[in-house]
Amino acid sequence: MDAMVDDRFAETLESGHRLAHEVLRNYSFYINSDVDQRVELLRAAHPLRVDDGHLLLEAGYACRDVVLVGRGCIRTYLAGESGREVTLYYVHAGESCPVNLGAAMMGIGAFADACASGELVGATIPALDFRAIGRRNAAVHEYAFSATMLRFGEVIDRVREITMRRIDHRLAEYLLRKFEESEESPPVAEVTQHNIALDLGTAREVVSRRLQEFDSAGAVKVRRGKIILQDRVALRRVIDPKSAAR
Amino acid sequence: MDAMVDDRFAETLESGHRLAHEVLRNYSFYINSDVDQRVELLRAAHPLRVDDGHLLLEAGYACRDVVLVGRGCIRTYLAGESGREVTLYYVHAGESCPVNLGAAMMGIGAFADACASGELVGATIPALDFRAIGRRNAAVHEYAFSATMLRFGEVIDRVREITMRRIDHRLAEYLLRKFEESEESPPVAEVTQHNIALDLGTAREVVSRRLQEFDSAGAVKVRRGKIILQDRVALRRVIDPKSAAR
DNA sequence: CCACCTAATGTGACTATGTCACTGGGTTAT
DNA sequence: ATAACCCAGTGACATAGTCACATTAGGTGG
Repeated sequence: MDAMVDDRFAETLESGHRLAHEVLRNYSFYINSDVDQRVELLRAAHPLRVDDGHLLLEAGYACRDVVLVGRGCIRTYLAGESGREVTLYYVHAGESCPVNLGAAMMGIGAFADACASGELVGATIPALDFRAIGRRNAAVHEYAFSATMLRFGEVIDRVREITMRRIDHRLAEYLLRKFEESEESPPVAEVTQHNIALDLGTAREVVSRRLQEFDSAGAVKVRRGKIILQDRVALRRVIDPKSAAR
Repeated sequence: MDAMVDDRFAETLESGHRLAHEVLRNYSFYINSDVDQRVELLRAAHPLRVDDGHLLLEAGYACRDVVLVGRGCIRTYLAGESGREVTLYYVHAGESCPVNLGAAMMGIGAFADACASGELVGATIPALDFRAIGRRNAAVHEYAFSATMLRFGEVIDRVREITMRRIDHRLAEYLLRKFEESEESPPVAEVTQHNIALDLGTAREVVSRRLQEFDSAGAVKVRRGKIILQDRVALRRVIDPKSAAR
């Protein structure tokens, strides 16, 4: 279904379904479905809008809906009783969270926690409906499988980082990625040290100390709630002392 | 297909296929397939027999076959350049390794390494054949999805252990599990400290020191290549100082 | 049976990371 | 303004991983 046909399709929808359409159009299985299958998905979907931090999954607890993301993102993480956390991955528009899929579709407890990271707009589809649809729609289970597999790879990469790499390397890489997303110049990463620690699975104090090193090396400036890039090459040098150029 | 019919089915097979049948009968998707689908699977299967330590998957490299386990097991792990390793999971008869499935079916590089742990007898099915079969056989892709999802949960549990739990707790738990498998009395875990370290993702020296603690606490006796259980309750107390009983 | 070899284990010193308790500066709500 | 919080910095300590060796238990060939 090409873009023009897609637009005409959208015009035929009543307002409730149009909202769901806006979310679902981010998903390949929806784009690759024919009109009947789309309508089936739209009918099953319920709008979702929650605030930052809203808990969507809790480790060990079942979950009756599949969540689809339209705007904002979901953070899936492990939480220890001490308050420490490790982020497993972020789920953006058009992506899905296998912990959610697994809990919903297999009726088992979630493997991890998940919450909205920022305001989240999306849709939910009751697990039973999603399963039923998936049985008839190859695009849906193809999607579920490959999405799960790709996240699997992401999580394994996370294990590799946690067990094999030094915290300063991981922090430098984390910052470089944040700076890429920044539109300012010099680039700014607007994130608290506490949140960095949660993402990396370390302690805030550790982040504080490593950042100070980076600061005194002239790589960044550390400010309240943000880090400002000063010298990208110096930061790269943390990760790889030799070929820091690019 | 019940057991008697199953036996009659096996008798109809030529010897090459009978070997594959012995392996495949461990798998639910095979058991749940009809005769035509079974024959299709058998025809695609090639016998596999490799020695302990044989490398089956290498991180980053593609892989053209799906491996099925009949006897022995596969260890999937991450390897660092320093020689340190972390075991992600073991794959036993009737199970499968999503890292293998993913690499084979999605044509991407493997996320991790995998090797035979002990002598391995099984079968391989070329990825292309497996995919083609899966498209027509619901039991196959159902299996691939749920197997992947369950391992996903296992790997996430591994992340939780690595990041949230003390090494002595993890070691005690590891030993208790090994002792469960032992048939001797007192139970004996026949494993080197080096291999324990690879499984837990720590250093051999750390294992050595923690074991000495357990030994002087009277929980176990440490011997060359094996650990002998002395006091199960004492070992449980390492994990949970209070309710060590059961 | 003994000499020798090797894998397995033990050890000390050191580095890296995580924990705990507390300080102090800034922000925000009342 | 002031209390209550959030954010960051700090020292002391605990835990875990690294490195370089020493020691020892078993196996093997003579």
